[in-house]
Amino acid sequence: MKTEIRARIETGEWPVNHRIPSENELVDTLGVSRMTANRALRELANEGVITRVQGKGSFVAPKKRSALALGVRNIADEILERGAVHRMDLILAQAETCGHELAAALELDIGAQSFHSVIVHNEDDVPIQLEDRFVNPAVAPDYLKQDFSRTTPNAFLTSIAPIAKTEQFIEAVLPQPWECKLLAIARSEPCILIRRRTWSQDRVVTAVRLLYPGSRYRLQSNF
Amino acid sequence: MKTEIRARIETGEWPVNHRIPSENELVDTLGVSRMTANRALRELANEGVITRVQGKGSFVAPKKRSALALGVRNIADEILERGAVHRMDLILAQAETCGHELAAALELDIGAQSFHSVIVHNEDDVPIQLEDRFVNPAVAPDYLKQDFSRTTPNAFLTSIAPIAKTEQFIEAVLPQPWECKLLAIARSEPCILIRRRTWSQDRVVTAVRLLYPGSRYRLQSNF
DNA sequence: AAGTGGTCTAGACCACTTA
DNA sequence: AAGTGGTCTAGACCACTTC
Repeated sequence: MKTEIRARIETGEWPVNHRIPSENELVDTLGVSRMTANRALRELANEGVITRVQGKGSFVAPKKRSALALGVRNIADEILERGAVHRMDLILAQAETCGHELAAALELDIGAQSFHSVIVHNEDDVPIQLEDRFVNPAVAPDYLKQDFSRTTPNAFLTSIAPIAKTEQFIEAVLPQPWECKLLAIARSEPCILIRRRTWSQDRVVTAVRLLYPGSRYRLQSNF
Repeated sequence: MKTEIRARIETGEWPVNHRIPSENELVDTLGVSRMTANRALRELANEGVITRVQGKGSFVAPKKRSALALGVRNIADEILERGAVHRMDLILAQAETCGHELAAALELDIGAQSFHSVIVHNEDDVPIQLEDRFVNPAVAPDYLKQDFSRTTPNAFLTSIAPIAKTEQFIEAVLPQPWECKLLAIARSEPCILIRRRTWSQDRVVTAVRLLYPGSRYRLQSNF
């Protein structure tokens, strides 16, 4: 119900400022009760997908501008722009069963399958990002078949599933022992940790932890 | 209804991890229907105020301390929005002579005067941000006369000089000994460091270092 | 078995907008 | 006056957790 409306908006079937069927119309056409239609539209409004005006109707909201310097960038592009050489070391790529936390992060059922990849990104042979990623198989069934020495997970995923929403947290943490090994840093070196989830058409595409050594990387945003 | 529950949580009447009355209990005690109680709890869960587990119950969630990574926000507003108490401790406020680096940062001449303030921002008496700020006297000649127990530097500066441009770097660092003391953290605790400069009408208004303990604060950006 | 949250239906009253 | 969203009640079935 809610996802059907969102799909119509993301596919462009209902363009910006298009008038969305009223709650009563949705009751008739979709065969749901008004409370259900109301809840769906109310939640879409809270997410900023639509705007609602009492007495007038509901309308597709203009897309939020996004991705300043802190947006979702491909680390490979970043490195190449600096004129350096980018190399990926594939540490792990396998299917795994969702535990409690992972299931919640990917919005899947506990016990469902997920794809797990761990990759170290090097800039001029210096480890600069540890990418620990879980992928929703329903969105990217061929994920594990990719050649991760050539295509970044980011590039592959954005090519098959346009990003509709991003949730991102930035923290400062101390690395775990195994992370220190992979990044070739000391245990006492503070790191930037970015935890990011991306959605496409109301499904979680991927949940990723990006770990950067504090001495080798910083985030920049100018506006 | 929703606000009553939120009030009980914010006043500490229901502490973290406290079990919240079930939907049916709220129906009886507050005299609302179950749909209303359900909606209130569902929305509080979406806001991260409570967590819900099917079959078990609803519980007060640990306080989130996160902020938008994009854009310059006033730490005081952030804290107040979370329903906490904001307090500033003024550590230092004086005029200083620009050295080489500072002159470059403020785009002033070496030997020119600048204003320097150091403030610890507390959320519910917990130090959460160390603000080490230099201000261009040409833009804010009255800066040192402000009452920094009432108005934040951010609020004062934005009121007299609208921000035209911002440059911002985000890093992970280990704190200096004197910073550890002011923030009441261990030397090994990684911190988020934001270095920010803002311009108004082509002049640098201020250059500021914002240091957040990694365990108490994270940046958030959704788009 | 009893209690919990997750979800839905059917019906109602209100405030607001448009005509 | 008719249609819109805003909100609420009352009742129901389901999946899950705990005892």
